[in-house]
Amino acid sequence: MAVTLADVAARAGVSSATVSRVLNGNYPVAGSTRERVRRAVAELDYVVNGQARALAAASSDLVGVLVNDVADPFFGLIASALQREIAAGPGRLPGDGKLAVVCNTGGSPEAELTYLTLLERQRAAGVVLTGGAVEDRQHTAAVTARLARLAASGTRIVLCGRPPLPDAGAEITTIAFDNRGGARRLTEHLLSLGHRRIGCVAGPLERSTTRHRLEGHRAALAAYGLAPEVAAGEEFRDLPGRPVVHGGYDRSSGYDGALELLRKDPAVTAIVAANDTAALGVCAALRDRGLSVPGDVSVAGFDDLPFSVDAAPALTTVRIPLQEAGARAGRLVLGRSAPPPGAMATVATELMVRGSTAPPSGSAR
Amino acid sequence: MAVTLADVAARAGVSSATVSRVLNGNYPVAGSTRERVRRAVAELDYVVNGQARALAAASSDLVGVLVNDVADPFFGLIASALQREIAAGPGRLPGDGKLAVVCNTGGSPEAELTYLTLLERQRAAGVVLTGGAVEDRQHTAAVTARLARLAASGTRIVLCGRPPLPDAGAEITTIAFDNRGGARRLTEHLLSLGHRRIGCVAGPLERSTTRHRLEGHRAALAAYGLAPEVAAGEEFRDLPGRPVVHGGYDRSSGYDGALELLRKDPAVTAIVAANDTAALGVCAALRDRGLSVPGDVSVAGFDDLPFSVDAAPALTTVRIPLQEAGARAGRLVLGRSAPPPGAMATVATELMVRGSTAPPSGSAR
DNA sequence: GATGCGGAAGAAAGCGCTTGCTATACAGAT
DNA sequence: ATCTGTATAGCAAGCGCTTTCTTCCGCATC
Repeated sequence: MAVTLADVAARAGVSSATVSRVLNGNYPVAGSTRERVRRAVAELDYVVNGQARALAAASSDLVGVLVNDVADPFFGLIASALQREIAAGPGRLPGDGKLAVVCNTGGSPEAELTYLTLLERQRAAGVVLTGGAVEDRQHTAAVTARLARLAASGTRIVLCGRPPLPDAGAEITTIAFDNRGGARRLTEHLLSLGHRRIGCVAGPLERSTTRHRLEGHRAALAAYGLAPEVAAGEEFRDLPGRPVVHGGYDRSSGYDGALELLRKDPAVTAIVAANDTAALGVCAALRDRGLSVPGDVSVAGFDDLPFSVDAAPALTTVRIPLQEAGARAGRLVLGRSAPPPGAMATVATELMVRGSTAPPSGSAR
Repeated sequence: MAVTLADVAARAGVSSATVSRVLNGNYPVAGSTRERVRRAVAELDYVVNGQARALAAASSDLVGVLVNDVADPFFGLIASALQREIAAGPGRLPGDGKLAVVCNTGGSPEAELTYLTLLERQRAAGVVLTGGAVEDRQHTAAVTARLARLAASGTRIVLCGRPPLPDAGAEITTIAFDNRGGARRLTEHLLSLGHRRIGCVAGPLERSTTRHRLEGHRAALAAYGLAPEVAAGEEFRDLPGRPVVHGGYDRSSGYDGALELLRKDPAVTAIVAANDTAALGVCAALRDRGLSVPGDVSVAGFDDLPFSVDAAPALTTVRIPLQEAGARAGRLVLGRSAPPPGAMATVATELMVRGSTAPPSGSAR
């Protein structure tokens, strides 16, 4: 049915080996022959069979991208930039370049492992894991083992927005986000405005991103002498006046979390949310409670997602250069750019002060 | 290096054919043999080579998804639901199920064709084209031809959010969005509020989505006797008091478009934007001009993207069930659900009235 | 005019799997 | 005791490409 190399070869009056060589351009072929083959390819509308090629050459045109949910702008931005980067061939020739296989894990460890198997099955050229890692000893070990295997078989691995995996060998490159630093500067900003009762609607438990942002938050508080310094790894103390609740990175978690926070401490003057999406939920909850932002309560997000600047009021947040990170991950996963020293780069985050934060009102409520 | 079927066969003391049969479960194998093979697979951590399988079985685990930009929530929502749907195997068994290859075309016809070639190369099991089509005779013909070829070679094709391709044979299923109806109801809503000077920051020219939304808009105006009925296919008349400008689906296009609109007719009392993202830009521009929404100018979006409800003020818009559509496209592209009659379904859109639209203020500005 | 050499093309052996066909074995039927 | 039928398992031929090794040809070299 389909046109094969042999058909093209017959038409051009050469062997299939020669056609293959013309197509790949990795072996000298006389100019006239090349022309003849080219013409035959065009006339027959020949399209190579990628699977056959991959099998024979032990190569692959696929790069896997694991995300929590590609509909979440955080991941969408990374995935989009990554896809664009790898699609552009080395010589910017269209038709070279790899295809991105996007996998929604929903944050589930099992799904993560399942997709890694599926990508191993496809003998993917590379795999990029994005977003925070689930911090579970067993799961981390399982993922590390799978990644080590993949790496050993030639698949390039890049972690984007998650902490490095020390036990997996040096083959794994990491692009980490400075969540801790960003969170710290964010909370410092609130403290410097005069806030002291700062609530926290944090992300899911056992997530590296959650932990890092919380650590930054705590460090800022500690620097102001507001909370005892707690040894690393220890549970964050849920202090009166600085309550912490956990939820997801979605709007409704923010909404529910804000209500719970208000129950724990009705006098909070500021709330830092898990991310911008959750922050929108926080704002909505406050509005529904008749509290104004930032008049009664200041609210801060994280990530600086595109919609944040248009929220009401515009969200104070921490910007992460997600697209740059995604593009860089793409270059790294193809080996198109050299890995950073130590196989790990940390991308800086930037505090974006906007309308949703202001000094606390001195008045009682 | 890698473990192959033959290795497993040797370990289990059977032929590779038997191993293949156990793995695929499509041929009777004695229970004891099956057990032995299963054990060997587990002990060797065997993962089948998808490319070899695909080549031999003339099958594929890949489904292509063409989007403008997966970072755009409109496409992200569709792609996400689609991916989730196809990843779940027929028997909900993980490990069955297909992988989604996401391709950002950026709305470029050439990119669209390039990706179709790449997907043909991979012998994709299916391809889903999402979002409005570029309405160019030549390009439509080229795409139609390519899709017909793909369909002929067994690749299932689904169009999601774009008009059907009549000349491509019946193999192509279409899920169309009722953009026209939605736009019409939206403009009717504005008219019924009393608006008569309604500006339009429309999407890109030559895009089916843009055309349909504009047609709905125009139909509503015509029904109010506000614009002459214009024959289909004719250019939309840019009437004084009802100016139309074109741009992209992004925020800055909305911003610039709004400014241009105000230049054309400083007295507009309402603006309908190309979509919600552009609407945010429109609101920002109005704000920067010192105009309040909806006090001075009402603004409406389209799509009901997740952030729209949290905008300031909440956007009146037209809801498209993007996730449902994406999931349905996933089912259709795998042949898991039967195509609708006529190979075409239109999904209804719903007017969402929120705070960004209100009756025009009687006062002069 | 025999020899050697480099450039260009072909023959053919896989890559790792699926699957049609064949072979074997044992049960029941004749 | 022979024949037929029904399970299982194996053989081997591909699937469409890449790539090594060989062959072939023309030309400069001695």
